[in-house]
Order: sequence, then structure tokens, then C-alpha cells
Amino acid sequence: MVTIIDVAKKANVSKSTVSQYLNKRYKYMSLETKARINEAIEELNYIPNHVGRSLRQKKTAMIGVIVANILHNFSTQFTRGIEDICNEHGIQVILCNADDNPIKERHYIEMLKARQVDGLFVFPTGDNHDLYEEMLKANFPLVFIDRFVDELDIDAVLIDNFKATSLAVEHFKSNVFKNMGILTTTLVNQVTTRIERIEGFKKALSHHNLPFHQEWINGVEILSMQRLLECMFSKQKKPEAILAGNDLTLTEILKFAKNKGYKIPQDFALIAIDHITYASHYDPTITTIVQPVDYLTQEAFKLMNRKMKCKSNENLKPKEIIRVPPELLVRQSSLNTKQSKESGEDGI
Amino acid sequence: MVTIIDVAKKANVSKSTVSQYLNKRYKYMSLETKARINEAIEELNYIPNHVGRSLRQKKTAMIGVIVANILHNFSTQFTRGIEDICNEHGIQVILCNADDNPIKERHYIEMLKARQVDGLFVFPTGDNHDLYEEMLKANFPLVFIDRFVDELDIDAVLIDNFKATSLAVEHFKSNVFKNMGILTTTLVNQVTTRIERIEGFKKALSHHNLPFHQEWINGVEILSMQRLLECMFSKQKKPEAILAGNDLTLTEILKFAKNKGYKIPQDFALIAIDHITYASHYDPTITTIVQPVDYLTQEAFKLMNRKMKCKSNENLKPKEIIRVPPELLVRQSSLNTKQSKESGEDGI
DNA sequence: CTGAAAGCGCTTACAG
DNA sequence: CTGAAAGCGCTTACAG
Repeated sequence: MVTIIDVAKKANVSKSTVSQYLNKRYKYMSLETKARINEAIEELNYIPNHVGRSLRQKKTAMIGVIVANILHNFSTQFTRGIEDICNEHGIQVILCNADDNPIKERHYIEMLKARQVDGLFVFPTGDNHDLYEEMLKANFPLVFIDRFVDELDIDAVLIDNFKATSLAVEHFKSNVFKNMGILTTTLVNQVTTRIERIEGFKKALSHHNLPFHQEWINGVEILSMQRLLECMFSKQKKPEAILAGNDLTLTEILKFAKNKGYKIPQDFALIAIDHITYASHYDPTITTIVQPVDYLTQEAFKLMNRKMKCKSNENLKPKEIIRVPPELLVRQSSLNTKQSKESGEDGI
Repeated sequence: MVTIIDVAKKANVSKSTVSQYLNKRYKYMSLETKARINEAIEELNYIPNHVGRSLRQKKTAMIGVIVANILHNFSTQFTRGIEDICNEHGIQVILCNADDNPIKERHYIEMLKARQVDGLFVFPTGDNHDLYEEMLKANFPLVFIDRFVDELDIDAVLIDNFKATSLAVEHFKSNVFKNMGILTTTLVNQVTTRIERIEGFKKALSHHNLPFHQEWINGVEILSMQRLLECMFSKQKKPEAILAGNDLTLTEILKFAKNKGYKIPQDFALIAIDHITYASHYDPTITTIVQPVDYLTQEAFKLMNRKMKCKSNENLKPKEIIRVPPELLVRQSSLNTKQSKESGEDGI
């Protein structure tokens, strides 16, 4: 392992000077010295040890990302996006998957703090308020993604869930569907997301004077979804249109339709929130409401960057919740075949 | 920030003793000292700084994973699996996406080495032989995944491509398809994977005395696939069955079928290599050849672990290429509707 | 059973 | 314009 001392010896300077060179502080450096150091580095194939630097500088140029559940496509999208941006800034990303498990989340937060990451993006599982609060007090750069915690003044970036649900309801309405429901995943602690999507859906129904059916408004665990759907569709009165709250829910609904022989959109119309890889070639093509992930990651990074830069609490703005606007991509699954015969934007 | 010195002061011992405690070397430690240190740690809410430890111990308990292209589902599967195992061993994973770009790959390798990762899993893009060789010489723990480089003695873990392609060919044959083709992605440098799947396919054809059609055996860039498929299907003689070399290729084939109105398996049968999320509820359900990811990650970790443990070259085994056996999951897309009416294993 | 000292590879005032 | 010294937070022989 070649170190800064080896370079210094070879170039006949002190390690201080080599360090100046490495940090591009050329101001007072003679061209000749610069050239000699450069040469030594090349010859020795020297790569500065980031651990030494991190210890001394008390920063690591690493940030942690703890996703609640890596199986959601959105987690992967966010990770890719943020990694790209961080990479441009010389920051490395450590990815952790809490698996919807607050205990794992706690473990990762502690691990990442021990590793002295400069900041943390968390999709909070919602059960480690003491840890969050501690980090907040210590002024540790922390940004929540996709979810936030009401009681804590921690910044967050997330989709505008009210906009998303109302886009869905309006689109269903304009396709002359009246009786609609929403299905989404939920865990006991993910209060915000669940409340927002479900509340947003209810609000939109009432705003548009659409009938309200409590039994079609559900947030349940993935494992209960087949049973719930069977139950819903065994009744006399069935929903005409369903909004899937996320990609994993969509999978369950499609499985259900396939197994029971329901045709979409003839038997029920369908919209899914989230980017769905196969949306444009599924049969039928699937109407989706997508998050502008690029914009979202940019905003998230901006927030983080500001926090990483300011050391004192003083120049901090109050809690900021950034809501990015979702977009409706109309395809076949949500079109009323009895009313209109046009196909989706990139359909058949 | 509380350090080991704060703990030492509070517990009235030296920092050496605290360090012994932290490293669970209790052998010569009085119970009373132990209790005092434990108490001090609790009270101060002390978390040992991993950077200091890393610098001193010359190891970081971090490993890097550089995937060639994160869009392949297999990359995500591998990452999840290896992260789980590493986590059990107290190792953190840093994930990087080379985006099929050797320049990015080089950049990441250098970055991760500067960060002193203890080992590296790489899905090699195939164009940084000098770097690989350098690491090999330096006895740096390096394991290739999914691909390997012929000329270099670097261990690798990958699917048995010959088995995979022959499973597909045999299954097609037993469904009385004769005229089959293979389509897969390729980049100039991914020589091994491409050769193996294409060679394996050819071998299986000849082994089973099946007709060989050079024009149906292709490895091209994703962006050229639609054009290629159009061309293939515009000819008088069309393939009866197609093997998709991976998930991204499958997407292109499904898009093509959808856009051109081809029915699967009536117009052509289809098998895909890789785990496909929607395989079991797509219409038709899709026959796949999946990699045993758990087994694969375990083998990969075992190799890595062995390399991380032995310092000298001496007790190293010669180059090891571990090939994990793929599994065929029969569903509807590959069944000959003219011959048999049974449906897939988990289909309608 | 415990502590003083050295050192991991860097950076950063500061002196000259 | 360059270098000596101190120190970041740990661990590890070694001494007692």
C-alpha cells in the first residue's frame, strides 16, 4: 500500500506539500514542485486513502439511504436517481433495506451513524421516533422520503398524494365510472402515506359528488389482499373502478383478475399509482399515475445539501415538506369500453 | 460527538481498557470495570467511530458491489441477497451502477479502492482488464458475478448458461416446436455471457437434431430489437419459438407482440431467462428459467469470505468458476396449443 | 488486570 | 513557497 509519505519521499517534498497538491491548493506552489509531485503520484500509482482523510476532516462524503422496502419499484428509482446526483458531487451512497421492519431500520441508522455518514435519506417505517428526534437535536442532516412524521420537524420530499388520488377519481368520473374503490398496502406505522391516499380519495369522491362506499376503501397487508378482493367481488354490488395505491398492490389485483377471470376494464377499470415497467405492453395497457422521480430526487438532494452545509441550527429554515406533482398516463385499463372506444396513448 | 476518551474518563479507566471492552476481550477484565464501562457507554450514548477503527485496523468491513446495469432485475436480486448475508457478518455494502459503461466502472473501482473496501463484487463490463489484473496481483479480494474474463484468473459465480439454453431447447422440442431462435442483449464487451448463451443454444439445437437458422440467433442492443424482430417476422418463414436471453429482452419481445398483434404462444412460443415479476399473472403466463439467486449469493459470499481471510497468495486455490444450475418454470407462453391443452404450473 | 505509547493515513493551522 | 507538528478516534503490542 503506497501512502502520502512514499509520494513525498519520491518527490522530495514534505507530506504537507503533497497534501496541498491533492487538495488542489496550488496557490503558493511552484510549478516545478507541482510537476514533481504529479510525476511521483503517477509512477507510484498512488490513490489517497479516503479513510485517513475522513478521520481527519470529520466527514466521509458518504450518505446513507434506508428504504422501507426495496421491493417497491419507487425505492429502486429513487436510489438510482440519488446515486447519480451524489456521484456528480463526489458522494458515495450506502443503500440499506429496512424491509418494513423498524428494528432493522434502527440497526441501520446506528450502523450508518457509526460509519460517520454525512447525511441520511430515510423512508421512515414510523417507529423510531426517539432516534429521529435525537438526530434532529444533534442537527444531523436527515431527510425523509415518501413519508414523514407529523410530530417531528424533519424535512421530507414526497409525492402529492391528494393530487394523485384526485387525478384518478376525476379520470374515472370522466369515463363515466361512478362506483369506485381504492386498495393500498399498509403497515401499522405508515400512518401518513395511508391516511393521505385514503383521505385524498374520499375527499375527491365527495368533491365530485360521487357515491361513497366504505367497504371499497382499504389499506391492508399484501397477504390479505386476495381474500379482501374475493370478498369485495362476491357481493351483489361490485366496484366499477379501482385505484391501486402502489405497484405491489397492482400485482395483487392483476393476479386476482387473472385467477378469477375478470376482464379489465370491462369488469372493472384500473389505475395504479407508481411507475410500472410493463404498463405499456400489458394486456390491457395500464393507466398509471407516476411520480416525477428526477425532480423528486433533485429536490431531495437540494434539501440534503443545504443541511450538510450549515453547521449551526440558526440558518435553518423551518420544517419543509416538498410535495412533487404526479402525472396521469392514460392507457387502456381505465377506459370505459361502453362509452368510448379510443385506446391508450401508447396502446395497441 | 462523544469519543472513547469521554467514556474512559467517565468510567475512570484508560481508553485502552475501553477499547478492550468494545472488542469483547473480557478475559482479564474485572467484572467491576466491565460494569463501569458499560454504564458510562449507556449514559453517554456512545457509538464507536468506525472510521477511526477502520484506519487503525486497515479494514473497513465494507464491500463494494458494481453491477453492470441496475435495470436488470437480477442485479437487484443479487444486491438484496448479498446485502442480507453481509449484514449478518457485520459488513456494509456500497452499491454502484456502471450503467454498462466501462468508464463509469473504472471510476467506481478507483473510488471504492480509495475508500478501502475489503472486497469487491463486480459484474464486469469487460473493458478494464488492466485494473482487474492489478487487483489480482495485489491479491485484492475480487469476485466476478454473472460474467467472467477468460484471460484473467479471477473467480466468478454465474448461472450455467449451457444448462439454461438446453433446458429451453428441450422444452420447446417436447412441445413439438422445431424452428426456434434466441434473442438477447449484447454490448461489444460482454463477450462471455453472449457467447455462452448463443453457443449453448446452438449446441442444444445440434444435439437434438433441430434445424439451425442463423438469422434467428441474435444478440443486439435493446434499441435495435424492435427493428430486428420486425425484420424476422416479415419473412416468409417465421420462428415458432423464441428464447429471451434476459428480462429486458423479454420486455422488448412482449412490446413487439402487443404492437403487431401476435398472440403468444399461438403465433410464437416464448421462454425467458431471468426472474420475471409478472410472469405468473401476465396473459399468457410466462415460462421462465430462473437463477437460484439465494444459492448464487451464498456461493459468491463464501468465495469472497475466503479471499478476505487469506492474506498471502499461497493458500489460494486456482481460479474458480462456480456455475449455479438454473430451473425451468413451465407456464403458458411456451405450450403448444395445437398439441396439448394443459396449462402452466401456476396459471389459470 | 490495566495503562502509556505508538501509529494507522491523512489535513491544517502555523512558522519560517 | 514549503515543512514540522499536532491531532482526527481508534487498536494493539507491551510493560508492569
